[in-house]
Amino acid sequence: MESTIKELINKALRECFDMAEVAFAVERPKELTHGDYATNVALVISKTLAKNLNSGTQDIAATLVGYINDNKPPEIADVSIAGPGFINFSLSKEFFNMQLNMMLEQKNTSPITWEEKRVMVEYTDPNPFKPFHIGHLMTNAIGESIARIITASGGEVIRANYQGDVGLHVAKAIWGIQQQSSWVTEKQYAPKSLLSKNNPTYLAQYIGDCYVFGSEKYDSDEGVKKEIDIINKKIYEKDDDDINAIYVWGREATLEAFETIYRTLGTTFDYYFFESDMAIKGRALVERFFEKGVFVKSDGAIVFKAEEYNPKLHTRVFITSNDLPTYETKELGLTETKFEKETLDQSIVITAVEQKDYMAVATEAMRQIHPEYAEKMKHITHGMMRFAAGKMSSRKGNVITGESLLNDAQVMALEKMKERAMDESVREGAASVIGVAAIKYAILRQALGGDIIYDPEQSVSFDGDSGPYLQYSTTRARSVIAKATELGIVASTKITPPAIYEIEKILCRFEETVEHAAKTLEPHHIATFLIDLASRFNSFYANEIIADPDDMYAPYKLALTKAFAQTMTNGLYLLGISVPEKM
RNA sequence: GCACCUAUGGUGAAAUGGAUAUCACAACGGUCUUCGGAACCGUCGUUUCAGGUUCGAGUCCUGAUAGGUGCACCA
Repeated sequence: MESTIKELINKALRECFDMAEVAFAVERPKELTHGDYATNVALVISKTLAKNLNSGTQDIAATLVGYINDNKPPEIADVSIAGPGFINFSLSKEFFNMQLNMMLEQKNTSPITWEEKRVMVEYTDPNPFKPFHIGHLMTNAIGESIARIITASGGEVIRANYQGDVGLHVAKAIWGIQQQSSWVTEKQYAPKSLLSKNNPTYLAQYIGDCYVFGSEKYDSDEGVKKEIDIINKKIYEKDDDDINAIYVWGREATLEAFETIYRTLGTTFDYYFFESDMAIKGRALVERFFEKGVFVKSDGAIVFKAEEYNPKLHTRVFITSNDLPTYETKELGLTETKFEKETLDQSIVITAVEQKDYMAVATEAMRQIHPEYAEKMKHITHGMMRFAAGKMSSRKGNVITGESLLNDAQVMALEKMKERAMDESVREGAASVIGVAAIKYAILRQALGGDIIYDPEQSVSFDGDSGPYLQYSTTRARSVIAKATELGIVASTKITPPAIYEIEKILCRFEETVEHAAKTLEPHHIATFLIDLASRFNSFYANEIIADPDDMYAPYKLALTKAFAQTMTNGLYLLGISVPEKM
């Protein structure tokens, strides 16, 4: 439709003013009262035309509107001038009727942004031996949504998860386990509620606490620091049986706990990459390109001087003076692995913003090694989840684990549903899905980049701008559909009410909202759209009786309700949120 | 110190350079309790400061102020 209008305006410009090749915009006005499309053509050309024609913006707009009115296609019902000279287009009832029919038949306009593109999306990236904290929850929610949006826009997505199974943090955890320290073993790991009764995260929590203990001692005790550094070296060398045994046991236990969380969150991965493998590959790359002069020795370490290629970057260590590969080196190995395993048009990595500079340096190093890969690397960063006081960190004690956050939200949902008559298993299933929605929506409703202030009160509150509000609106719509069907009403667009409802105008914008989100890789556009859509439906619902067999417009209203429920379900899916049958 | 990011009602957020800056929470007042009230309607109140570009700036540029992140052997 947008291109139709553009063509029409271009024709008008040629006919009325003998102009061609003018850059102007045809956009969706924010206010529905400003029509379905609007253009700033008159404002854009008035400066050059006004002198010659001795007329103002309003006159120019009037001339164009006159021409358009005489030549407009049937989809356009009305054209008018508004404000400082905008031309607003209102589409006809027939147009919306047709759109509604297409939605009911599930015919989507073809997505284009990622068509025929193969994209790997790496996200979540928790580390074995460390707690799965709410930062991982955040990365996961964003990554899953971006993956789904790219798929909806025609792309083929390969999901990857990169987990740090070697490194200093592992040494700290193993040292902590070796101590069997009383403060760790005496801690209670009893499940907090029924929801976590069969949750196998018990061991992971124990190991996480051992890690925190080891980490604190590492910073405060020189002797312990030395012991842990030795363990770190031994992990890479794999020649100490005791350490190997703890390592294998701890790695499996934490990975299994992560799988439990992934199931709750609705994520599956095609590839699991591990730092232990990437370290070997990365080291080989660094050594090869050390000989070519890309990497140099400095203070006993092997470094990459990124500032020589880009003044905004800085030097980073790739192989330590202890001869251990750093995260940077592993990143090189990881990137090469990704491109060797899959033919990719784009490789996207999602992490917290703290990794930004580090990733820029790693990418610059990659540009010297495989420039064709570096071209396709894209790093998307997000802000951090914060407490009211201070930053989330699993290195310190003040960590909120992903499990506990999910658990709190689910308990809250259960509490809200206790009045509803339904089976216990159904209730618990719904509570789980609602809790996930509360957290995911809190993360995805705002633009990436900014921090999210984690407020337990607000995050589990289900009022207004929240995931559960969206789910509730959808289940309520489904419930009316069931009621109407029971009454023998069949959805149809044959008999149309005299006015066009706002809800149908908004529904038509779903596809373009998805494309916008796909282009910018910003899920929050969809979240914003869904809130607007849901609140308009709730208005519609409050003002109109849908399931009324005596109402000649009931089939039309039912059709709208069906389209709404379908669109909400699709939109929520793109946010990684599913809708419970009942709630 | 250098680099990057951020600054929008009391609070949390939205807004491809467009029109009267949108939404939620909170507060206050109502609907109604008849298709599921986790609802609906109304009132209140906002672009950090100083310049600049533009027909038009929350958005772009310059400077200031405030906050955040990163800056070599952690990941």
